[in-house]
Amino acid sequence: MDNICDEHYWENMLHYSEEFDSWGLDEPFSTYYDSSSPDGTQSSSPASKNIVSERNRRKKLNERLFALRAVVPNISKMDKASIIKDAIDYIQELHDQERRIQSEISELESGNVKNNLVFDFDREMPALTRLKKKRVDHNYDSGSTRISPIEVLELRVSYMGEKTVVVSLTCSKRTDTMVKLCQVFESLKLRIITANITAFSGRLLKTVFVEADEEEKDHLRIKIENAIAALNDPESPMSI
Amino acid sequence: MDNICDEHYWENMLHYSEEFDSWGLDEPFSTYYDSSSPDGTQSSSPASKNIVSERNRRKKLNERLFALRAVVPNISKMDKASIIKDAIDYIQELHDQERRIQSEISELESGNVKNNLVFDFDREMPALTRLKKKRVDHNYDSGSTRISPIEVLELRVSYMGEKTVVVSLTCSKRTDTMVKLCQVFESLKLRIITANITAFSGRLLKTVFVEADEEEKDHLRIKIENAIAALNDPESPMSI
DNA sequence: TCCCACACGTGATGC
DNA sequence: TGCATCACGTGTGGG
Repeated sequence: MDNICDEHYWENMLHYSEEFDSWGLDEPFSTYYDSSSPDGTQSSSPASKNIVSERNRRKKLNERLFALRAVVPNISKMDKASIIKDAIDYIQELHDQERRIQSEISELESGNVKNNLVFDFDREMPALTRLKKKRVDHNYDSGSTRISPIEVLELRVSYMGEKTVVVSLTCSKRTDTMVKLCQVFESLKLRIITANITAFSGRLLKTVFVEADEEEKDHLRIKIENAIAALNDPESPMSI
Repeated sequence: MDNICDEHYWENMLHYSEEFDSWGLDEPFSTYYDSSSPDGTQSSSPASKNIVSERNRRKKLNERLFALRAVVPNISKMDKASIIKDAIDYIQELHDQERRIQSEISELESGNVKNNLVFDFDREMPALTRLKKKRVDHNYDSGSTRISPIEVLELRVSYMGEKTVVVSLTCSKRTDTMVKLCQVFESLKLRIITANITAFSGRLLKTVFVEADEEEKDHLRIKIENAIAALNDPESPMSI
């Protein structure tokens, strides 16, 4: 009967959006178990002192694991092992991407900086494409506005406390992308505290502070994803 | 007496340099425990079946953790929690690096395509983000780019509680101003919770949430002012 | 029914 | 000595 939580553990731990890092070497008490047993016996027990210590250790490890899951995109399974595995794959993927882009940079700045003013866009694309899956639509527009769906590069939905959920969305800066993003978030009828869009180095970064509880976090994320998908696909059954 | 290994565990696990990946969903037996107890009783035990299963699960998790440690450089402590934490930091570091390199690519790209005068957002970005040395070749730009120092219109540094200091900075939107602002805040090595830049009607508004105590507020303000001044003045004793 | 993934308490080991 | 980390066996709940 003392084995409550169990599965609620992960749901309860959803409060940790980012890692606070405040407890790297600080006091081992953030929301942690105090050294008081629920039966009244304080930490005077020689053996029960270890219990709470072990409990805190487990909790710490789970928090770390959850924080790791937070920084890795495209996490499907919530398995502990799967989380670590996805993190490994993601790091290697970033390594490859970095190497590729680095070589491309050196090629660009050494070779054809001066010569071809008509920039060959195709030569840069292999590095800029987000590798991975997701059919890469090749309708990049060179001047003329064409169908340019929202290409989401990253979507983070995290709870910051104080009934505030922060939505951080990064996508490629294409024609009308900013307008579409506004449409998406308007359609969701959220309690927006403040919103913001930043254009930076070919990307659009939208940050929205939404008034919501932590339980709505995942649901909100799915709603956003669906809204974007619906807007990208003109054939989908829009509900709005 | 059944608790052999323990510390030798990690040394024994050093055999895993890369990840095998062969057992993603395959048979749960690679070098794993078979379902035969050392005392002769096979897996017929109803409860002892769970024991070996749990053993394999733990072993798998440890292997994953070790593989994660393998792809992350600069691992000091072998702690399970520390390994995960280092991995998190490393991923975030890679994220920053990727963003920096991306902006550099767009810089090289914008050096070649400048004939199209699309929306003015594009013009904000032709920037250099030095990653090491390498002063960028001169701006053979179309005259509009000049030395344009950061013109600060307003700087507010206020404490919000919860160890959070909010920096709100408004300045004129000039060429490279956004990049310079990023450089300023990067050079300060702050514990940035979230940052944001908005371009609006000829102005740039940057909001940064910094993890800091209330006492550091004034000092932080001075640091920001100095960093901006140093970046505006090419004659200053610049480090980096 | 079993299987899977988990949290828990416990004893051991090292600093 | 206490304090940290760890592997282990066990019970539990969901699929």
